[in-house]
Amino acid sequence: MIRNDIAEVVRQGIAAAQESGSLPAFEIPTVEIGRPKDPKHGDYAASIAMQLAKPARMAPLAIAQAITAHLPAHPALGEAQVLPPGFINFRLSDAWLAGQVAEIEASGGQYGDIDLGRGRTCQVEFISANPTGQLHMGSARNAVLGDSLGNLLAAAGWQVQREYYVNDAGTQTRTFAETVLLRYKQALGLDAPLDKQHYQGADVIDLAREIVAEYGDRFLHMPEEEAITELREIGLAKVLAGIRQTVERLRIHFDCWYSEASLYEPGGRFEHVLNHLRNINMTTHRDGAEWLLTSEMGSDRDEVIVRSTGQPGYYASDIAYHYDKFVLRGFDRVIDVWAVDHQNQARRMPYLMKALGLDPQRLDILLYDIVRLYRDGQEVKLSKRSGNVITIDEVVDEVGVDAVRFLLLTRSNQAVMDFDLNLAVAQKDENRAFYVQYAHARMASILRKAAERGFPAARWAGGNPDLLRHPAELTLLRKMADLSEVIERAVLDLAPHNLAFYAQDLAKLFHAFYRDCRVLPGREDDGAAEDAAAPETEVTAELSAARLRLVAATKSVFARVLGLLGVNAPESM
RNA sequence: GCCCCCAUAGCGCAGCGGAUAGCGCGUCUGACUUCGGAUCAGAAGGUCGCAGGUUCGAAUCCUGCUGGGGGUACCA
Repeated sequence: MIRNDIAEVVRQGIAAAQESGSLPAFEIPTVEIGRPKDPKHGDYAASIAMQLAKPARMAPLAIAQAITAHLPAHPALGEAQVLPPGFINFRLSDAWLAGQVAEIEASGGQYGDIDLGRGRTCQVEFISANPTGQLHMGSARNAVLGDSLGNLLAAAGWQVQREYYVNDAGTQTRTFAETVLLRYKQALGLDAPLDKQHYQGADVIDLAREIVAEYGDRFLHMPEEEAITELREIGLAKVLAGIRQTVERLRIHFDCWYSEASLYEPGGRFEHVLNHLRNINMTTHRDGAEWLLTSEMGSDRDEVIVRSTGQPGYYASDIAYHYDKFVLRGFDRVIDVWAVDHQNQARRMPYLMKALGLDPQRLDILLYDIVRLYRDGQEVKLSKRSGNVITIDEVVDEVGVDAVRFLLLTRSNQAVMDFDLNLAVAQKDENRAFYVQYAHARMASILRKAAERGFPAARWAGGNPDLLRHPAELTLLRKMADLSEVIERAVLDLAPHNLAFYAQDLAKLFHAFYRDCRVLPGREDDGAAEDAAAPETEVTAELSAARLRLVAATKSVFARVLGLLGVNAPESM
């Protein structure tokens, strides 16, 4: 990453200045390189001179000048500029920027990739919604965040595994199974009213009808408990199949669907972990329950691991599941994607990790805020149990996968997201995804047109990128050179939205290039105005070839960025 | 009560302790005989919730306050 190069150049400059006596001796702090907002200030800036004023006991401006006089040369950089109150500004050289065209071509579609992960494994666990109903819009944000984060981690050198944790244990599935049985009876014409706690949604009615069609009335002729047990399996499997379809529609692929219930099988992971914790004296008995001694790990309280009823406590699954992830499966790192209503649970996870003898740093929780749905200005409250649900499928039917994915990535994780289901409003926002895709389609169109006019890739592939010196060309190249920094930011902050905003910026710069720089030779030049500020109307064959290479390179960067977002990069629209 | 998050242009939102705080929508004015007008250019629009503090420098960090959202069980 060029920014790291610059930091090193500055560090060497300081050291050299110290050696020559221009700067006094002091320990050189980490050199931070920033990005000036004003292009007049160059591409990168070091503010180190201001920070050194105190240790060096010199005026910042004098320090900056001393450093600058001793900077080693770097092929990507022009001459550094010192500006008050003490900034050292760097500008990327035009030649280096033009050289990025070849870099992009040579990257094999991986331009911007970095190596933070260094091949280590990282599991991203996301969605993990209860399999007691279709995926609704509340899970959509989770789905898109987790998947895009997975893409970004892979681009950052991590070996990524995507996992869906199927919550098929506990009271929710029991309630669900009871609901299935009641609806099943109703489907067979019996009077079987639902209680308040049961799932009121119509999807269970359909489910029950399916079961009647497949299995007939056999569940009426067995003890109720037995029927519930069987219907639980059948119902969960059917719901899960539907969830898998929705997930596929969102273009998400899970490497593993992990069953919570499997933790509790006899001799399973839960027993294993519980025994382990007992052996290391991390549990104690109190008030008839068995507690995990997280207070000894710095928590303000212990957590129940086995309730006085003998049932596993709330955190039992988390304990066994994360033990499985880190110890048994050996992931170097795990990221759980959770909605903000799990914040308390998230805060307790580090203590669970410590109790398990694991480094809490290996676990990150990506907490994101809720999606609030509106229709005609009124908030629509979602609740699976009340049956008031807006499914992902419904919304995808209306606005499409690309718009849904893109839109959900245009907010920072902590921001509450208002999603208006009114089609007119949705289309306005949907436009943001189209805007970026349009840029890609336009590039594809230019390349097609070039071939149609007898200028196929074979004829421009040898074009000379050094001819790219127009400000619009260089600005576009500058932005593309930023990609690795954007990926780094997104990965370090677990914040994929950075990439969505980057995509829009890049699209804007491409459109500006398109406006200012003619790529293909005009059909004919009938002597248009020679206003220097006006867009070019004529272009030489050599320049055209260079620009076609730039367009093709830009197109591949767009495809990369859209791919990381999980959005299609269309050849035409 | 205690804890977490949020507050930036009319609306929706970006903004990594740096230089003149940005983007989209909306509003107003412009741009198609030539590569896709689903586009582009320009204009108007701001006490960055309030008050202190730290710093050479604060929308950004700290404290307090106001307003909004969420969390605080042997439940999931």
